[in-house]
Amino acid sequence: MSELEAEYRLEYFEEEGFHRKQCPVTDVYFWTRDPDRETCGEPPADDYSFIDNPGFDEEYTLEEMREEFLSFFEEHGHERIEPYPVAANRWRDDVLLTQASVYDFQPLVTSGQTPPPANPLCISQPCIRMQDIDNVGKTGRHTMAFEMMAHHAFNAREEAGDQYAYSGEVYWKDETVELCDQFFEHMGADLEEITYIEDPWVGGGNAGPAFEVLYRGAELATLVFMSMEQDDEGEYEMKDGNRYSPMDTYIVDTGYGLERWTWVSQGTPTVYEAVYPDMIEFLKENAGISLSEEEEELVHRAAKLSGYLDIDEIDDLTAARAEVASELDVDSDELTELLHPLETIYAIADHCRTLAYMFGDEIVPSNVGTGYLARMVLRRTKRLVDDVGVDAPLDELVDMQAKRLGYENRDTIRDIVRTEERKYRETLERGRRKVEALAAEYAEKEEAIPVEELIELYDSHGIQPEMVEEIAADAGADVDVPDNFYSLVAERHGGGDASTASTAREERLADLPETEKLYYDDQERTEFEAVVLDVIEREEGYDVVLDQTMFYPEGGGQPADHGTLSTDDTTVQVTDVQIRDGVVLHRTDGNPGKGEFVRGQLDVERRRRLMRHHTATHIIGYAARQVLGEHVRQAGAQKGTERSRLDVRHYSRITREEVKQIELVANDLVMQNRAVKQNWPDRHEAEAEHGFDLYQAGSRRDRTSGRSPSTTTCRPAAGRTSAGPATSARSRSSRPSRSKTALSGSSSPPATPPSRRPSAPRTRSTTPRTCSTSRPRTSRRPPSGSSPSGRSAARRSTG
RNA sequence: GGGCCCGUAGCUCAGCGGUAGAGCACCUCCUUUGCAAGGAGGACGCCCUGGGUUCAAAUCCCAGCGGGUCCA
Repeated sequence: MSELEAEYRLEYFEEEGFHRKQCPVTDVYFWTRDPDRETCGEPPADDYSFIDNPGFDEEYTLEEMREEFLSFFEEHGHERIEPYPVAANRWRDDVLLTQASVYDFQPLVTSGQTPPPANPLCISQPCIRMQDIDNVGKTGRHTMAFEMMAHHAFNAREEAGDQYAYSGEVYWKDETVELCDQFFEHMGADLEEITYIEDPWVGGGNAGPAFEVLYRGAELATLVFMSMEQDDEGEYEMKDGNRYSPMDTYIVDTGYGLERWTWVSQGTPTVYEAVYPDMIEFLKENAGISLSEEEEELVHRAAKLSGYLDIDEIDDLTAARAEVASELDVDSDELTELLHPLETIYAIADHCRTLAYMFGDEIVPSNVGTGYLARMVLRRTKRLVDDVGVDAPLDELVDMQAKRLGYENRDTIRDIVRTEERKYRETLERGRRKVEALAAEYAEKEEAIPVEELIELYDSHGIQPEMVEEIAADAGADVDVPDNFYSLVAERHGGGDASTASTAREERLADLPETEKLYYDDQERTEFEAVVLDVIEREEGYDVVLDQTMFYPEGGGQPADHGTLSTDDTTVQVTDVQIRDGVVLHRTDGNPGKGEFVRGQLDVERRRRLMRHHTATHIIGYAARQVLGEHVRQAGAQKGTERSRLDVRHYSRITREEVKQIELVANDLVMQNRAVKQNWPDRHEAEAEHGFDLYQAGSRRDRTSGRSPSTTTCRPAAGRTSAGPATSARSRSSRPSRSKTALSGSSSPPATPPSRRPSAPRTRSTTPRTCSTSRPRTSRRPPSGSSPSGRSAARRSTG
């Protein structure tokens, strides 16, 4: 880490007369203007000194603080960017939720493959961090939902030329720290009190020097200078034990916690009171919590002390509570009794905001992915609400937050919450009946309910062992819950060890170059010529690898093309096509011969049918969105030549009437006979125009080319535009999603099968792409060509 | 994305190779002035769908659809 020391010696620090010191409490190195300062400013070295002593000139609400930050940076040369959804898995597949503003620009912008929407830019990005869920409400400062205000600058080294989507330096460390200082000054902070702690940052394969910016005991900003990538030969060893070397791109990644800044401006005992004053008030009243002046005072003092409980020592929370109690000279249990309802209320407010973000950004509760997380948060919230005796309906509470956050799909949000609440209630009832039956059975046998049953109840039916104990007690049955219950459950899941032993066939594939995919270039072509690079014998038939192919492999629920490969001597049937790491495998009934020159011929009729079904599924998806709401997304699809199926995510069962309505809208669209176009815009342009629906369909972009495996899209531009704002990124301003498409008076259109849709001329606005048969897999370079601005990054996932 | 559980009468569920059962609800009658009343009788099932195994499938196997749940 000390290797980075030079990285922190900024000219700006020099000019401003900063001193570098080491904290005697935490051992970290930090920079300060105050020559007499000894400690770094971070708890436990320093206390929260802003409580009852606000750190800025004025008090700010959440909304005011956000605006203050954004307009300040706008005035200092940054372009304001609309926030991205909290569901980060809508544009990247390595994470579920947005946890930082930089998530918006990973991995394509940070790697230089595609340009940022603006440079430099500022943003206030809603984020959700589930990892602190147990701390929420208790520590006075943890929230699950928060906004990360940030300014970012994307730089590329001059030597790198123009091989990245941006070039040159916008600004780097000195300017970043200066901007940070200026913003503090603008807010009326005392610059003497600010400390910049050296804290190298590592994450997601990247690293760089970073500062934590402390003011009055609160960490108010983190300034990260992302400039290195993991490299075993690298010259820097970072705290994760890996080695890193400098990258060609280097990025200013800052984070200013909106809630913390608001809190410090108000100096309230907890962050929640500063951020959700109205809701806290409402909840207190509703739950009938009213404190005497004396109690109020006590709570106030206790909150100040619990403000710096160590976040990492959750186990010690009760011990810490006891310590606080003794410091206040009150009974520990009494204090807990007093604080517990308040903590619950804080958590409810925070969780409701989390839910508002999730449902507002069109996450639909389910058993997978972000939907599962949303479900867990909702159930937890429901338990808290019942626990503390708030009798307002949950959908109303979530709506309070949704309203404040400015979402316009609030009716849908409420509908989702009510539906989920009902399902949860049903699950609990079902569980109760099941446990009662089981308890009666074992009570009769005079045996304890075995652990196996408990695991089954929890794993398959969601019934906590505590609940089993409770119900069983009433039925007179015994239960023994082992201490390691949850690890027993985990064990049950852990069984499958994926065989990592790569087969000889896979090794052979690894040596082959990626197949050039001609099907992206011209969908009308049905014949091509290629060289047989390898032929791998299978149990039945062969896998033929070519240098290039028109054969479209199975993927995204679409079956593979069929056809033939012919040499002068022989013709083999292609009956299946698969893709492995960019290598296309043609399953054939015969061996065309390695090194042979072959002509490929597609089964044209089959291809046409598949294309029509492909387009048709998009039409259905669009229609479903019109009828059911903007939150509707494709969950999966199975296309065929005779029939196709589209699965969509929705929060309740689709009724017969809704299906009918979807058919009407879809058929109407078909009858309009629109053109299907294909183009390859820059990523942010595509997002701006179409929103994050771009990435739905669950189809992964082709890993190596960065392009989508599909080539058509049936999002008729006019249809989208007329349907209101298209971008989900702006769903905060989108219309209520329940509206149905009004069909003009025409009597129900004839049920034209989508496959009869006349094949519209397909145009491409992109310039021809130069081909290279062996594009290096790890290259960050965009493919060379006349459109170097990251065309490859435009991931038009429509499969 | 993976694991597991479940689709049987209107509802809740049992049955788990040999022609479909219980409780509640429903209908009829009797009894009874009650808090989920008591008695007698009765009606109600493509046992989710499609394949397979079998002399025989609600039951076993495979696939699909639907619902639930846990985990990442």
